[in-house]
Amino acid sequence: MTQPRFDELIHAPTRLSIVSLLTATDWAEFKFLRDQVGLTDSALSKQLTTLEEAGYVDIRKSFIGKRPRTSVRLTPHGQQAFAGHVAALQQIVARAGLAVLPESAQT
Amino acid sequence: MTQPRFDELIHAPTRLSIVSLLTATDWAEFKFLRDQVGLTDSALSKQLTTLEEAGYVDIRKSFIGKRPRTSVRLTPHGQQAFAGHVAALQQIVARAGLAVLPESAQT
DNA sequence: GACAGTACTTGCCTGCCAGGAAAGTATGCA
DNA sequence: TGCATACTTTCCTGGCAGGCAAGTACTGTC
Repeated sequence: MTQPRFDELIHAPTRLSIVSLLTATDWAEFKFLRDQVGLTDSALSKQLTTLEEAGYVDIRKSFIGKRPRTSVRLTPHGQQAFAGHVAALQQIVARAGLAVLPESAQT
Repeated sequence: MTQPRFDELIHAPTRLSIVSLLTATDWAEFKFLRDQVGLTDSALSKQLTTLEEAGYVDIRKSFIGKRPRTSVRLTPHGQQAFAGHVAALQQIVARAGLAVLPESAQT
């Protein structure tokens, strides 16, 4: 079972979407990620470096024919961190959940 | 039903914890919040102002005897925003969920 | 009346971090 | 040689968060 652990690195909106995309795609390509999260090349490159330094992703540089291609996937460590973060969020929601009934919850 | 809507204002860690506390407490006192989220008075005051300006909280200043006391609660709008944000997070997790099996998900 | 305390609020400053633009790197192709 | 692809790195800017300290308003004490 994954213990809840709020992960600031993953929590940041752009990285959250990157990581959640990666959990669903195994190896994902640079351009695919860039288009999905709507970042420039440079911004995505930096975020991936950040994630790599945290040990959350593997970055694979391969060649398709003669052109370089960068692919990314979560490491097991990254998967755990994501799962832990999700668990932390669920805990927050659970703690709050009692009152989350928008239209009807007025006192 | 609450439509998913990622809310950057609520997403920020400190405000997320403030808002989630508020969903569970109706009126909450300043000091209670301050201690729960571990902020200084000034930092909390500013966050509450931010939330108030967004229309997410009501701030009530009452007097207990002769001493002022500030209490806060979510507005319906704030409740909706929180619920919408939670729904957005759930969507992200659902999209990702397929592969969130840390130890066993290696290809 | 002066001073201290409570309960915040506001102003000032600092530090971090994100993202864009642009230049750099490496390689291939015309 | 020059242009294109596929990123990476550098530089810069802007925003935002939080701490500290001063301000405000009122009370309580001596």
